[in-house]
Amino acid sequence: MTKTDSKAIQGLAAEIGMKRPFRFAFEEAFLNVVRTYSMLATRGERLLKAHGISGPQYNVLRILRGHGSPVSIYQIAEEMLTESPDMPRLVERLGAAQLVTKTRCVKDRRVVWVELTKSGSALLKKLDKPLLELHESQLGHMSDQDLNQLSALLVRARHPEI
Amino acid sequence: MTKTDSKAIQGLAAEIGMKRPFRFAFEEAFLNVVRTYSMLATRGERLLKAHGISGPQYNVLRILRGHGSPVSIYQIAEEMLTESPDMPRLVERLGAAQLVTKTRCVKDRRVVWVELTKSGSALLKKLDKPLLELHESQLGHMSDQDLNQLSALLVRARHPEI
DNA sequence: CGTATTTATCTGTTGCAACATATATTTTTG
DNA sequence: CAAAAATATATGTTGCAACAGATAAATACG
Repeated sequence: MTKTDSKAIQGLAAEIGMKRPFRFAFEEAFLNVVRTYSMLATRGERLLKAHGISGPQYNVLRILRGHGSPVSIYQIAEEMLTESPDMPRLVERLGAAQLVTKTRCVKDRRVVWVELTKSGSALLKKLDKPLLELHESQLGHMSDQDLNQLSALLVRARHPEI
Repeated sequence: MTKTDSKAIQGLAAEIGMKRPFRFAFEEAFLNVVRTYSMLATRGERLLKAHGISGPQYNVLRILRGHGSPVSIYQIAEEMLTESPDMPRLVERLGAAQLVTKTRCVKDRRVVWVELTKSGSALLKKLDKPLLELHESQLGHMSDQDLNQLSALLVRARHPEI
């Protein structure tokens, strides 16, 4: 048989040079998540790096801003978008860059309170617009209905119980 | 105002402790992609690491198996699911682990042909079932229809022109 | 009230990732 | 055919990520 497969190779399979379609829908969905993440995140990481911070570091700063008050290292680790087993050192580096301060809690001396500095807030503020514009340039071609549906499907993908 | 916001905090916003809903659907979709990627990929990476390889290294081995014949380092980099600017060293490490061989092309001496060894093929074969089972355990609770719709939306997210 | 357990953070080590830059070979161009 | 451009890979350096294990403080338990 020299004829090509009757089922056309398209979507992800075509992008990464696959020779045959996927056997299982969950395989294809998994790889689509990975590839989409990679394509969307790469440009954001570069934007952040141009301002001297990494993606996880930006995530920490966002968490601190969201709370508006000191947050423990442990709590920060809980709220991270991507889990990061090295939070003490991550916070340490943000401290060295003068973006956060660390204060040992007096009531429970195991705990360290982390707080944004003025320059940390200023950096976040400076990044807000370019990041929002980047995301819009990457996903703004889709309708809100499609985006909401995508979000809903991803939430369900993460939660087998729902 | 001490009353809580009328719009309930749910989905991703609740997972990462956000205090208010997202303003833009594309922001929420972006963060959902990141978080879903993180949750799905972490366990796969651990499974691979237990067998001595990283995610990108596994990706290279898969590409080589897909072709069934030698592939240049450049071509491998092209087909990677997540881009990786350090392909020569990545392949070098796979060579050190006896999973691939490198051969300098005689017709074009810039090119290096990379090929799976027997032990590379054997490792892939050993990983097939556990990885498929892992993916099924992570996404098997969704119907094929939902998974296909998720894939379709992710493909469109990556391709503004479509 | 002392011991065990849990909680929260810290430290040591290893290896990979990312970026820039360099080298070698082939192709293009005038 | 020589010089310039493009292509394919290699290397130097820096810093972060991941895992294991250690430490210190608070809580639970008999």
